[in-house]
Amino acid sequence: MPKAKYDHIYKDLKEKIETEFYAYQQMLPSENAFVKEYGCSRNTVRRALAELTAEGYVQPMHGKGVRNIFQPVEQTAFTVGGIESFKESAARNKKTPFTRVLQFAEVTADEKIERRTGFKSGTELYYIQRLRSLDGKPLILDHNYFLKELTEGLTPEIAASSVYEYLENVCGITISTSKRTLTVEHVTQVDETYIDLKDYNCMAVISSQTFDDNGIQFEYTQSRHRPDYFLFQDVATRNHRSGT
Amino acid sequence: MPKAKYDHIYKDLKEKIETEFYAYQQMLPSENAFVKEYGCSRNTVRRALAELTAEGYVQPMHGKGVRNIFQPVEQTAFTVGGIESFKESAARNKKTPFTRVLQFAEVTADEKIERRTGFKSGTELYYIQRLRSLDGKPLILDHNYFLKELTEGLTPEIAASSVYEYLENVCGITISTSKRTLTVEHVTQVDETYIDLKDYNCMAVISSQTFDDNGIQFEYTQSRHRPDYFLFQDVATRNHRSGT
DNA sequence: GCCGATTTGTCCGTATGTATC
DNA sequence: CGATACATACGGACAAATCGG
Repeated sequence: MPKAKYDHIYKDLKEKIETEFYAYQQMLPSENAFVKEYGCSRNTVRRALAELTAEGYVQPMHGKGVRNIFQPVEQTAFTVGGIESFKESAARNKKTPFTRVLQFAEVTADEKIERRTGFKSGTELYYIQRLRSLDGKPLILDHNYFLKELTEGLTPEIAASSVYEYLENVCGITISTSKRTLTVEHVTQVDETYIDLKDYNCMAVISSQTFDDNGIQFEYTQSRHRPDYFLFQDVATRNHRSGT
Repeated sequence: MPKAKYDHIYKDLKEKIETEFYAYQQMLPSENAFVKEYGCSRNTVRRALAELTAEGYVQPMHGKGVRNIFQPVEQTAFTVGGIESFKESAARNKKTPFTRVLQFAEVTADEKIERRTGFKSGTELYYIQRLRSLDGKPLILDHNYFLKELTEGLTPEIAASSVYEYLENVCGITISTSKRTLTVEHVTQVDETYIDLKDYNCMAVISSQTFDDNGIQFEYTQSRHRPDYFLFQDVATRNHRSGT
C-alpha cells in the first residue's frame, strides 16, 4: 500500500474528476494552487498529474493549464483494465464471478510450449484450464501456465478460488509487469463446448506473460473471451515526433 | 522535436536494449553510473528509465538494480501501437500501404452519431470511408469523422494520401491524446464487400476519439481489421494495491 | 507588437527512506 | 552493520507557451 504523498494527491484528484467535482473540459487549478492546497512541492503535484495524464483523465497544456478530459464509459460489456485477477475484474464490472476448473495438471515445457508461452523447454509448470462465468453466464475460457518453482503447492481448490491471492500471500510473489497481446482467433472445440457462442466463430484472445519483481516470468495466460462481452480500453498519447 | 536531455537518454538506452547491447535479463548499470555517463542529474536518468519501464523494456527492482526484460515480438501480423497514421503503421510493419477512398461526405451529427462518436448533435463533420491495403491485400476498413471546424478544406485527394499530414502541417493541429476501445464485432455488408474474410464472421474493431492539445476532440475513427492480420500489444504494471 | 504575469516543461542538487546484499 | 541501489520528496532555477493590458 503506497502511503506516498503523490499517491494521495493522485487518488484525491481522480475521485474529484470521476465524481465531476471538476466538470468535463473544465480547467483544473494550477499546479501552484495544488502546492498550497496539499502542502507539498510542485514536483509531487506534477507526479500525480502525470499519472492522470497517462490514464487519459487530464490533459496538460503548456502555458495554459490542465484540462479535465475524462468521460465515463458505457458499462455493458466486460472491460479489461490493468493487471488484475478475475475476482477483481468482476468486482470492478459489478458482476458475480464463478470459476470452474476444467483441467489441472503438471507439465514440462517442450519446444511447442516454449514458443507459445516463453517458458524455456524443460521447465516444470502447472497447467490449468478454467471456465469463468459472470452472473451465471460462462463467458471466458482461461488457459494458465504457472512456473512450478515459484508457485509450489498450487491445487485445484486454489485454482477455483483465487490463484493470485495464493501467489501474493502464500508464495510471496510480488506481481509486477505484464506484457499482453490481443488477437482475434477462431473458436476451438473447447470454446464451443463450454461457451454459448451464438453465431460467433471467433473469440477475443488476450495472451499475457506476467513477471514478478525479480523480473522472473511466473505466468503465461491465454484468456479467451466471448466477443459480445469483451471490451478493452486504452489511452495513447502522441510522442510529439517520436519514431525510433 | 524534443531535444530534451531525458529523451536523448531514453532513445539511447532503448536502442541499446533493442540491439541487445544489454542482454535479456541482464542488469543495467546503476542510476548513478548513468548520471556520470550522461553528465546529468539522477532525476533525468530516472525519467528516462520511467518511460522504458512503462513500455515494458526494463524493470526496476528496489535495492537491486534495473533489469532488461525486453523481448522482440514475432512480426507476422499487423501490430497496432501508439497514435500513428496508417502510413506510419505500415512503415513500422515494413509493408507497402495503399488507400482507396470509398466515401467522402459532409454530414451533421445527429443523436445517433453523437452516441457513437462523442461529437455533439448538430456538429458539422466530414465523414470518410476508406479501404486500407497492405502489400496489395485489403485488410482494414476505416470509418472516420473529422470535426469540420478544425479540418476545413479536407478533400478526397487528401483522404487518399495522408490526412494526418494535412492536419498537422496545414491545419496546425497538434495531435495529443487518443482514447481507444477494442472490441470484436460481427462483419457488416461493407466489410464483406471489400475484404476477403475467409470464413471469419468477425472483425477486430478499434474505436478511437482523438484530441488536440487544446483538449478538443477533432476525430472519431472506427478501424475494422481482418482478424488474422491483427495484433494489439500492451504492457500493464501492477499498482501495488491499486483499486479506487 | 511589446511587456509582464501566469502556467507548464525541463533540469539540477540535495536529503531522507527503504530494500538488498 | 555498512555499502549500494532504487523511491520519494523538497526547493530552486530557467525555458517556453499563453494571455491580458
